[in-house]
Amino acid sequence: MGRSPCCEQAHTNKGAWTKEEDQRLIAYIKAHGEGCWRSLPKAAGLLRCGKSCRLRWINYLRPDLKRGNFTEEEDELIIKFHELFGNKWSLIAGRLPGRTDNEIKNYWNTHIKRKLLARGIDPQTHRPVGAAATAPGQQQQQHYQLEAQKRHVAALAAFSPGHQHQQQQDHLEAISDSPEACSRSSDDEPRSSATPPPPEPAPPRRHLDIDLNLSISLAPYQPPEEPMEPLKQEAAATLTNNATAAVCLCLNSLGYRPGVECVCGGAAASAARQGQWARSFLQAAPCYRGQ
DNA sequence: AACCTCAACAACCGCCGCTTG
DNA sequence: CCAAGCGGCGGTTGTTGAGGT
Repeated sequence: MGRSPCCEQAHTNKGAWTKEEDQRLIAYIKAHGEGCWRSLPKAAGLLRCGKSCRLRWINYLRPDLKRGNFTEEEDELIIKFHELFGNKWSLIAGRLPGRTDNEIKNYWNTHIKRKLLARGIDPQTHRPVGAAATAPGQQQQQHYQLEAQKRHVAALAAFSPGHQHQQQQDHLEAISDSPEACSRSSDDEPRSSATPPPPEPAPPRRHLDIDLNLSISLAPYQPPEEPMEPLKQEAAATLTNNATAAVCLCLNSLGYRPGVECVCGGAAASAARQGQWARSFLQAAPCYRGQ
């Protein structure tokens, strides 16, 4: 359906922002706060469209942006989160304080993709490259993709209760239960909830927490020549070792708000220093949301 | 010094979901 | 209930600067 452009294209600047424009935007938001992007440009005396202002603020001018190089820890986090969420850059950015979705997206495309390929890992499936060479391999690849989709949907469901992710989960469970149905599964996770659920009755549901815990452990890098452990084994191992670890992803370890203690207590910070922080990032969200 | 290539990243575009009248 | 508006998101493009020839 046709929609009018968000702003008068003829009367707006495009391209790089000038210092003066930045100052105007910063001053306005400092005085009035964020929001109402459509009317902001006019009110702030800017010849920009609201979207452009929002983007500039969120990606560049916001005071809590970290900027600077990504650390190794952040690299590994991004990889893990991408394995979980797929190209949901905003979700990933939401768990990396001080980083924006645009920044992470760019970093993924320019650095991490290459890094994973160098490791022999497909950046999309997070599985060894070339696993689909043979027919059995193809089946294996489909299995990997399906598992990745399940983790993805489970994670989305965990973060967005109330949406129809449960239906998608049920759908994926149904698919995985019938091998011949594997070939029917689409490559892409549906973006909207328009995909109808399968007519067959839903199989027993898997507990979300189990699935999530499995997927988010920072497993040591495995060289490509060693076949990846099946997800369930990795999950079982993670659960055995860390079943009781409710570690907050307290981001002090990432340099975020240095010296500020997380609401979840000191145990989180010490665990973070020991490299366990990524296991329970779910608990971390409240620690920096709404900064 | 001039030119070319490529990486990095800022910004734009178009679509989608939610909200509102 | 429906259509329009708005904010937000992800994909893509454009620009710039560094490094190589």
